[in-house]
Amino acid sequence: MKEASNKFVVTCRQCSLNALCFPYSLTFDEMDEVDDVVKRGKPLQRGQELFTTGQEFTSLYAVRSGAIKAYNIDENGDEQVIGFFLPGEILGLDAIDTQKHVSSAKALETTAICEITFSQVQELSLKIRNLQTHMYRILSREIREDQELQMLLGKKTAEERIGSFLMNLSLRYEQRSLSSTRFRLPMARTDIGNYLGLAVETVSRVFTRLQNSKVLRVEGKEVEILDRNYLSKIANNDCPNIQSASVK
Amino acid sequence: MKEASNKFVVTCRQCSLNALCFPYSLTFDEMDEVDDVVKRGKPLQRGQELFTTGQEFTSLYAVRSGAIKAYNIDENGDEQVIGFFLPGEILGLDAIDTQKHVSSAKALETTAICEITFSQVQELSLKIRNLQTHMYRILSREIREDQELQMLLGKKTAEERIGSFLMNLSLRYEQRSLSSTRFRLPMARTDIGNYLGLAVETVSRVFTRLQNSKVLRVEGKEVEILDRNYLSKIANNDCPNIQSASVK
DNA sequence: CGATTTGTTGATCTTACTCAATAATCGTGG
DNA sequence: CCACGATTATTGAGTAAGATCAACAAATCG
Repeated sequence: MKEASNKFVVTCRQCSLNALCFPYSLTFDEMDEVDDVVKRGKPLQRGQELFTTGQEFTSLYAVRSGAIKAYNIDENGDEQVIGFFLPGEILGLDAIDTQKHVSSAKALETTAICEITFSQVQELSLKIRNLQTHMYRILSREIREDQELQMLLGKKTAEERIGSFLMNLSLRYEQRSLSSTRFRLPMARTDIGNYLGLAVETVSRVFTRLQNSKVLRVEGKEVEILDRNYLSKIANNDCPNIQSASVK
Repeated sequence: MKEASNKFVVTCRQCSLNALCFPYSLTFDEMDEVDDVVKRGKPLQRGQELFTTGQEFTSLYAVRSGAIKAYNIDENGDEQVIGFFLPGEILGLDAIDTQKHVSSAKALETTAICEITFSQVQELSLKIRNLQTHMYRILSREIREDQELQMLLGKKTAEERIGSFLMNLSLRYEQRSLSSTRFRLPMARTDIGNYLGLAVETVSRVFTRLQNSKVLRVEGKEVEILDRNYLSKIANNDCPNIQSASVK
């Protein structure tokens, strides 16, 4: 059985390595225990929903490939983008408390997902001390990152917001060993604006401006960062320590 | 010994009841176990710091009485208010991941605090299943609330922000069985503005406007909500479920 | 390949910011 | 207890940054 599901275990270890276990250390045996309860679902197609607001919460999800947008619909019917999830990142943490999802999640492109039921996380994290520590850290990290976004939304100009957003993406890709200077934005301009509290038109204009001043090269959704220094300069204000957790 | 520290245990049970244990259920024995490791520190004077950015993280803190402001100083030396903590609320959750405080916390008035070292939380929550569940929920709840603030900062007008802020305070006081319509703002107008991404002057003007339209009665830091309906109407957009976790 | 969605650019308008002056409140020490 | 200076809050006038409206261009999709 172990043999038969080998490929599954290996790929999902990769997933938990990135999402559930990275950057903290579990033993291989512990990792196996986690991997055994991680399910790999069928990929989501672009536009397909992973869960919606109000739906019962049962599981946490880790993005394996692709990208997810988390959002809410307010009573005017307007969408409010809450965040984007890239490979290695975990969704659903905001629903643990209420046991109902308080946001919806939709694939921005074809996306592969790992699922782990939260009750299994609870069971395992009582047995595996490192996993409990790890979960606390993951949750804490999410809080810290949300607070950084709050600071951004509270204070910054349009250019600073876009700069921070791009630097943030750049760092996240870098962490996953992808290019930090050339990547594809998985989300629409509308989503970026919505997320950053800006009108679409403003997003467009700032992109154009940054392109003219040779900070970026933008071609549709493809972005190349030419002057990372400048971007980092307008982005900072926040992130006393972007480099996140030191291990242990 | 148990007798001698009785008063301590009782008052701190009250604290954990509100903060660490509310609204989920621990048995009385479990509560005793938690209470035994909760320390009640000396009260902070107005302006005194509980911890500062960069400082080593060891403990979570629960506000017993008074109010705490969490903030950051950016490299321009500007302050960025991240949040306010009222009686029964917990600070320090954002530092679990990095093991260093990523924000500073300062008393807005004379404030009594409970402290519990995080390593003790970790130990206890391996033994007490309900405490682990409770910690996950507290962390999750913080994430949800931060996301609600993000939505507020991303979209709303000055009036909507102030309205949401006041409704939020009102609900938090209500939860602690205090008046939801008449309370004292523990923070300065500057702090409110800073927190909501508004200039002080704008805060002042909105207060005046809301007072003129008979929605509020404002007298310095004392606020009375006259038209809670209107406030709730301009505040909503957010909070699919303000009433938080259902028990169990 | 045409239709629909998504992105860009321009012109105008609005909201909230900035600067400045005044008023009220707070805290301290005489 | 009151007077003083210092901080904090309010109000007004002018300005700027970004929103809105509108037209057009480009990309995506069946």
